[in-house]
Amino acid sequence: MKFSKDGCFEDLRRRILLTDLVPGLDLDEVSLSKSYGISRTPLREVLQRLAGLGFVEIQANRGAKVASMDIAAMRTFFQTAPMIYANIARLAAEARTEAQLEELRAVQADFTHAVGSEDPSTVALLNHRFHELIGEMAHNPYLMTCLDRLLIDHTRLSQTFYRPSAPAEEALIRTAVEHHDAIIQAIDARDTQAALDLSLQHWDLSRDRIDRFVRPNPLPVDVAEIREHEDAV
Amino acid sequence: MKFSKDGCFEDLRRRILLTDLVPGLDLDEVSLSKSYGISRTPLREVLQRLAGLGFVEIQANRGAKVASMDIAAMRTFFQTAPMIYANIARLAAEARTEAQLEELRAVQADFTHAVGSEDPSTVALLNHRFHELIGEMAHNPYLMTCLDRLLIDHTRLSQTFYRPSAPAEEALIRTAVEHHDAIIQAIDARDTQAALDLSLQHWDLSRDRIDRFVRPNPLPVDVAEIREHEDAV
DNA sequence: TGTATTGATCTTGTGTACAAGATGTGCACA
DNA sequence: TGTGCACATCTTGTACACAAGATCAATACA
Repeated sequence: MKFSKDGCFEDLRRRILLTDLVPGLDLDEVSLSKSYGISRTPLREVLQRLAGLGFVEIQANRGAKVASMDIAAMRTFFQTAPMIYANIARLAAEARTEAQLEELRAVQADFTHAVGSEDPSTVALLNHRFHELIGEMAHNPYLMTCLDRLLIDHTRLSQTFYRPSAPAEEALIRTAVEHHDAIIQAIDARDTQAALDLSLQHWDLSRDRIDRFVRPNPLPVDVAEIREHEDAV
Repeated sequence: MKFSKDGCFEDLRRRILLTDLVPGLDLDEVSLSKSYGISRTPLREVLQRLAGLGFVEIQANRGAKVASMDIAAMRTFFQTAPMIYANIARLAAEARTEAQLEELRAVQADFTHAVGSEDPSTVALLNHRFHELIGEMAHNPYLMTCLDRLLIDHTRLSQTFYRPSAPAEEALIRTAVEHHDAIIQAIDARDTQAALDLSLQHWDLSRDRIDRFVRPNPLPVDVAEIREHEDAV
């Protein structure tokens, strides 16, 4: 397959976010450069860039691997995300431009549509883009680097714990769509407090979704109880 | 001069932090690779790594330049730093290991010594290392990327506004040494609240130092007043 | 005099060959 | 059978040559 350097970058980024390339996976320079139709030199630059953004980790003389995600990292993630998300939302409401708002609305329209068509990959990537855009609005390069890394793991975690079959899942994602709309409104109105509160609410939703998967409701003790639990998990 | 790749990385990092390479400066690959005695390929990798950490910015087809620092960036810096520093300090007090504490004490010893010997570059780099170590203690990779970038600009700003001649300056830096000692104690005692408070106090000191330089006391209106103002700035 | 275009020159980007380091396997020897 | 060493092989790192893009100057033309 013939790719440009940027195309290769985008594709690797995408595959890492969608956990098509799973955390910890070793990346072989030769096979990657062959499959993308570019030579090793530019491929290595792509890997360096991805490393700089936290998508991959480079170990001297041992090549690159997809950024790992262990229990400790997850803990830190849950500890840090709300603070950063909330502050980003607040700053975004202050500093956003009209052009950025337009772009955010466009992404949200695509997102809403994708939720309907049930293409989980597209949903995940557009959700990612939505939150990344809010980060850009905040106009704070320091927090942005932090947000970028949080979003990488957030999107990967969501992928890991996504089961399109569950009806509860669908309800949650529809709530997420509503949250996004409300956040757009708050940012549009430059309502910093609302933006902050809504982002925390949105975070809780996301956290609960993952939490419920990690700690599912216990199986019913009694067979007779099963019918009452069929929507749970 | 013959350098290893890592040596080149360290030297460029150092020169950027000390504003020997000023913000915005264009970096020429050929002359750099010659002066470090490595070829362009590894030099480019060094520049990519530096770009990933925020030391330089890479523009497609136009090479790398030292990360710029304009008024907008400074505003964002002052807005963001206290929040991150305070949270890092709190987490460091929670998560630090004995080995890290030992290293921090060692750096503080060197720092104290350097302050006495009045070598501004060494002082700046050891101060940088001190705060970086506290970041490592916090054990939070998300906040760490943010801290790293804040520290880059912090060290560069301090360099810009450093005048070893001013007696007021000396007093401030001696206070900074005391702050560091107190912070070490708080982290040692796992006293999260104290660590947080002290780091904010330390931040105020640093902010005032820069602030006083940016907005110096106005010159005396009357010649007769000059004697009273000679220590001011 | 001002502006656009062409070409010379300089800088960055890519491909490839080779060097150096890491890994794995088979054999010798206890 | 187990351990260690040497060699083969595979992967990553470096150098260099060439390609492609950017910059700048000189010239032609309005």
